[in-house]
Amino acid sequence: MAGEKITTRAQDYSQWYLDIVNRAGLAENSSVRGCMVVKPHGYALWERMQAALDRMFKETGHVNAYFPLLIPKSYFAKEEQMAEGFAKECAVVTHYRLKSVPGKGIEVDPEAKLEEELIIRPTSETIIWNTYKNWIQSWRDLPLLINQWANVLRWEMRTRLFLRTAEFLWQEGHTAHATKAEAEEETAKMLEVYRVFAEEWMAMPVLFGPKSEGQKFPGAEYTLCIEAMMQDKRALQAGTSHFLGQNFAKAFEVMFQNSTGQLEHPWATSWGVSTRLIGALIMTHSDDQGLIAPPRIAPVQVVICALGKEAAEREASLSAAKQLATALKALPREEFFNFDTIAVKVDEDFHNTPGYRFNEWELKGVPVRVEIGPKDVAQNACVLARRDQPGKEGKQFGIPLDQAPLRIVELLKSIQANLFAKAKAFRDANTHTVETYDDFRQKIESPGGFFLAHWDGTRETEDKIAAETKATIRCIPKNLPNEPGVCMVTGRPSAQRVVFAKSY
RNA sequence: CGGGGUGUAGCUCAGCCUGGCUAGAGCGCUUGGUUUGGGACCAAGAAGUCGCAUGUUCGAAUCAUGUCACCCCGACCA
Repeated sequence: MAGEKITTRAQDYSQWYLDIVNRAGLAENSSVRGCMVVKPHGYALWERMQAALDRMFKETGHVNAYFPLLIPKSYFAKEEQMAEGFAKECAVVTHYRLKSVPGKGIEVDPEAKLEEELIIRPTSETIIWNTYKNWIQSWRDLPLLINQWANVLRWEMRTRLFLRTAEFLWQEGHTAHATKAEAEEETAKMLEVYRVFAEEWMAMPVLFGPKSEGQKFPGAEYTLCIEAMMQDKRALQAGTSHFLGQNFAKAFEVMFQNSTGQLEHPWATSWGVSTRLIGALIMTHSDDQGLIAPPRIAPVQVVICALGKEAAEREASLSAAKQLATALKALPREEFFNFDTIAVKVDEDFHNTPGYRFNEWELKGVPVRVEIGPKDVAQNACVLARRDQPGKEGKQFGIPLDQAPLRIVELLKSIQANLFAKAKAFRDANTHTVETYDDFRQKIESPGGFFLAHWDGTRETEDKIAAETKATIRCIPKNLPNEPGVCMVTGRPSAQRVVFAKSY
């Protein structure tokens, strides 16, 4: 509520991001290091994402369950790559009781030391596969398609609200399959769910494909990802889907009897997206006036501002506003809105000036604002303002009230499409093809962006490039032109171009 | 974890270098009034353990040491 304008992107990009998080009321830092408080408007964004994703998971045959927050240390150690990958960021529970010490306050009771230490989940593969051991006996138990919505904790050194916090919210899918082919198909299918969600719901264009060896999930055979470009041209990993092979089945001795009576290890996948998506949403669409939420994700899709000076004017505006809200809510539910009614809010805050109220709603990212004042009431009309075109340019005047509901729905759809098109045009304009390492090294600094380059497929070359340029391989894209060539660094053969970028 | 910076009212900050009476401003908040189509105005008012701890001193927001948190840059990072 304080102050007026937020920092512009040109002035200071990361301050702009923090200003939006703050002024749009999305989240704040808590008194606990690295852990954020997600505020109502930020949480509402997450709920919209959850609703759309959960529906998609159910449609692809998955069910939800819940597994414990605490994992015995020994489970965690069973899968070597994973233990190694996460060891440095695990919080450990060592005691189960406090005691009051006169004069010193509350202390950990040394008598209450746990026999086996517990770690707070950084991800749940181990506890889940330890459980699957009891659930899977026959090929008839497969596939097992489970998802959980949960919090996880990774002790990050440096945190940024939503993008990297110690505790965050996510969903993690964990599936078990009878055959390798089926598990691989699942891995690809869920990546596709994420792609559709990112592009059609969040209006965020993504590249997709496998990660390089060096960037994959610890414990996975390979990792598929969706990767988006933020407005500062840096890459953000927005979702991952892992083919885990039989690694966890072997580590936890999970076996099933196939239809010919033989014992086999099942094949596994896991896949997740997190509250990081809220950061992605902000940095994909927002502008110097504040947040821009794509209509399908916006917690408030339409705000109707009733305006007026005299009590009678206010009453008339408010009454028209409420009628319009009712008409909007009465529209048939449709897929575009995830079969919800349109989320409408009537703003009757007459204490603040119209300008103040318009700016506040723009800060919060509401896609469509309707203004109804005395001039509109007089002609039984209203003004429509679209958030993706701030100021007067984005306004349509004199829309008859009886036509407004359908015009608003059209507008929401148009904004959704426009945001995607804008973001895609930006990404495409900042995606470059480079042939030589010299050219790459120069252009990664300026102008920056995504670079399509040939790479020999080795870890050494990848590490060398990362060390020298700070750019990493974001993904080996499956939705971009694909041709063989020679590695820009070593000159060795390369099957296809990969995407290099600086990333979050 | 390394380098740098900052912690004073809900927010942004001044005061600190050079210690001194009762700690200030703007915004926000409360009350009353006037206002209202792109961030209104007047008046009155409430609000601060000066991040925390210890030390130096007759006296500490101010000096010293420690500690915690946050921000920026690195390192690290499904």
